[in-house]
Amino acid sequence: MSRMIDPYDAIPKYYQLAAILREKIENGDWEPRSAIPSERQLEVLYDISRTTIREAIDQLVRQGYLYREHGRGTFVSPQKLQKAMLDLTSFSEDLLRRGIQPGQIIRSLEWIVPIPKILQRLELAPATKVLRIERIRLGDGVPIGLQTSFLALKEGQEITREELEERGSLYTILQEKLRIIPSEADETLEVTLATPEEAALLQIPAGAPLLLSERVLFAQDRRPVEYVKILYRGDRYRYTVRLRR
Amino acid sequence: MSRMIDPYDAIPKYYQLAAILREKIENGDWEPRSAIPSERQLEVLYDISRTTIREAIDQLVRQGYLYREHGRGTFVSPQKLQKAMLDLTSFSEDLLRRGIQPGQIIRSLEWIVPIPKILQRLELAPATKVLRIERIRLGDGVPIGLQTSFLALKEGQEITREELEERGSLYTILQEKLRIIPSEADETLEVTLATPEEAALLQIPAGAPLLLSERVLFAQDRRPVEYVKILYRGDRYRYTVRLRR
DNA sequence: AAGTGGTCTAGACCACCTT
DNA sequence: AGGTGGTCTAGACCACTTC
Repeated sequence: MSRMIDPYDAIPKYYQLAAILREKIENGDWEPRSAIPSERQLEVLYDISRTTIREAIDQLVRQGYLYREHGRGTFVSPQKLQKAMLDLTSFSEDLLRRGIQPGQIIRSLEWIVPIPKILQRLELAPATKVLRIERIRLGDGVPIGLQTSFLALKEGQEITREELEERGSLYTILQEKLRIIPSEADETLEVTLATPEEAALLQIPAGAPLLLSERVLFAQDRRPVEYVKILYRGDRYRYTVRLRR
Repeated sequence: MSRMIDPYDAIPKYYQLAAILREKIENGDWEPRSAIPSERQLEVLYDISRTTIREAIDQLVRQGYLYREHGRGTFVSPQKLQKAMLDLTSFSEDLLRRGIQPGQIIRSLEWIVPIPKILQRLELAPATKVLRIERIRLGDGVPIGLQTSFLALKEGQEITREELEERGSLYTILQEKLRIIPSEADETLEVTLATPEEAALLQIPAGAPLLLSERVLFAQDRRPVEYVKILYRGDRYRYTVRLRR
């Protein structure tokens, strides 16, 4: 028997169990499409009540590791590669997942009053100041996108150029320094053509096609935190999502 | 008091309760960011055990209607409009949600052996036949996309031109006739330029920028069902997603 | 008939927040 | 101290699938 559950651990049992099961799936201990032990069997194996076992399995079903069939059993999803693909990712996470080294050039970082459209998306009163960060995003050293973020921060919350240069990822700073946990985002994508300035920054010809992404990021309590606009080079970027019903 | 729970109903109690709470939220009976009754209060109000109540609330939290704060309470999400935005949608659903009348011109519908790349994405053996459907998609009568679907159907499963013309939506036929329930999809988006043929079909100039979407659709048991490629007119289409952590 | 997942109960104790 | 959500138990009965 592999790892067991520690009832005195501060980590919830359903979470410990989910981790154990996930490991078995990722290790390939269980074949894709094969049945895992039934809930009653797991009760005995791990000395946990069925409710708790179901909570662990629910989690893995939602994450796409398992699927259930009523009256038949619970089965391993054929996951292929990519496994733990997160849905909402930062630019840096996104590139790292594809094996590309993320980089950035910070063009500006200052408090400004943005245009009304952006204040509205951030649910802020007119003339409120927000932190604007303009960056050129690099993949393996080559420019692939122009990113402009507008952050709705509270009094006393601050992000400095040094922090951003050091950490690289805005999401890391939001979470670890400001305790703002991104939980959801609305994103739109469309096609545009590069203006001469954009073309120069991205090192492409003017008029080249770009992928324009606009995203509003929400914290756990659904407060909008960030409005971010990214212009991607059409020839070097492909956007991927996993959609669920 | 509004609707109550019917314990003899075949519909599960947690589901009935979720429907009641969702209705109150959508009606605006509860203000955004205000606390709903505590779980112990709901136990008394609806004569349901707390476990069942938590299951109903869990569902609404996942759907974005409510959020919890440990030690404080459960609160209504400021939902604004758009409410029940589904993540995985068919072309028709997608347009209807935006208030646009979907339409289609079926250019062809036949069984063919597709290129190896597509067989691979559908996890089929070499030389397997699939059903290819080529359509021009219309929004309020105007062409906005060229769609080519490749369907991995089992022996005896068939979709006819008449059905598709009548129902309009492929997803409806999959669900209601073939009992295949779409549950997840992987999608990639990128920018391309229109070839002369594509330009003619979409009634735009050759070389105009297009949004190219490729999607693999999976059923509940993670079997790939459809590979679909859509070319959208860059000037008439905007892609939107809601992302979650 | 036996085994599986789906729903539900009536408790319990803990961690966290407010007063 | 008292209320809230978070975790957990040891049962129960039902619906569905397989033999």
